[in-house]
Amino acid sequence: MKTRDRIVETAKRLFNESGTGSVTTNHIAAAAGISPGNLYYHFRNKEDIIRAIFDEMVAYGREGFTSIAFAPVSDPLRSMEEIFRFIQNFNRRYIFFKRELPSLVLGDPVLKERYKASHQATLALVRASVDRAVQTGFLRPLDEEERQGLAEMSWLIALFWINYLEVSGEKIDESSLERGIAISRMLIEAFMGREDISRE
Amino acid sequence: MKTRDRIVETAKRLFNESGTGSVTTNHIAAAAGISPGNLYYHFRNKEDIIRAIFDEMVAYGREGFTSIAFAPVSDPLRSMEEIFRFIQNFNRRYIFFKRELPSLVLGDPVLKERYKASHQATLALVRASVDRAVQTGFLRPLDEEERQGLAEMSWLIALFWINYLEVSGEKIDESSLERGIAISRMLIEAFMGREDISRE
DNA sequence: GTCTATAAGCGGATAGAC
DNA sequence: GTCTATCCGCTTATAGAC
Repeated sequence: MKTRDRIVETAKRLFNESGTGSVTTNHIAAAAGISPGNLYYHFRNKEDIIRAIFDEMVAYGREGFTSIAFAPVSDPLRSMEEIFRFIQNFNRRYIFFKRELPSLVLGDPVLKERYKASHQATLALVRASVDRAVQTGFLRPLDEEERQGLAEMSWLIALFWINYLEVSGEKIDESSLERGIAISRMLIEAFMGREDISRE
Repeated sequence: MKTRDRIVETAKRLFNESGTGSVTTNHIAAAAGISPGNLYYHFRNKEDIIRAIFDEMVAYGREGFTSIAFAPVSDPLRSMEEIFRFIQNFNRRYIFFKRELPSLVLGDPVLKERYKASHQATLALVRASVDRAVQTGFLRPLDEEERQGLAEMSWLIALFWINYLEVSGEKIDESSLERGIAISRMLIEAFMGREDISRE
């Protein structure tokens, strides 16, 4: 494994454990088994390392997310669950980023722009997925505002569920993440067609 | 204004502007117009100041929230909007806390416990409000799991809407906060009674 | 590419005078 | 209660040898 990659991997692990604030470049170098000077040969500073992790994260996320989102859908509800499950594992993998996102983008304009772009791209995917579900009749007819609102709500819950668990003091494990999935399903079901009623 | 209070006020302002990470005790002392030594006479360290702000925040929130939540309700949907509006302004007022909450509770076990307690108390209020709405027939009949899920969804959106706006790169102003209210209303309406259907 | 050594600066925190 | 002075430790970042 190349030194540069080892720095990124090590930094990611340490950041997830203790947060970017308390992890120094010296800690990263020591944990990666290299000298501080060597670290600075590969990166200008800590911010630079964080950006590198971010870029890795975006690439990883785009790949996983689009491959699921564009797969042929037989059961939309199940498909939604799979996407949500992927996002939760994704968030866990880069949890320091989830924890510190507002602060990090606040302090780094470059990161802010990059994040904004990837955020909007993903939201557009969710929105497209909602539109498809309306067209196929899986969801009941929704106007423009409702479709956008549903997309944003789903996305918001997917994004922040792990933070919600953390600040609630709940453990982050299979069962608590499953609760998030159950809640998202509830949301979707509330906007599904009403055949059950119209048959009465 | 007492020195201690001026420290808390100044710290809150600086934290909201720049985050707790880049604001030092020296900055706070300078901005408050006192010496660093004096600051340390009133507080043991920065963590101690953050806890003081937190306690103020909890008191402010409890007061506002319960007074709205227990007011007589004529129009539940409007009442919900008011609560949401209060929470949004509350979040804006202590926005550094919203931004850094996961990190802060991660690094301070005392804060973690205090936050958890206030979080659960508030969630219980939301849950009670949902139960009332079901009993009065404003919401359609929902089972235990659905009521809990709806309470948590509403609470999650109220809590994280401002973070969602920030990481999206959207401005935080009246109109973007109003969008959050519209979305919450959409959520509630999706769980309302179905008189509109049953009349068909 | 990698190391050692170190400069430079800052933040946290305390001692002691007033 | 408040100030000045100061110390310690740590972090960032660079210079220069290998």
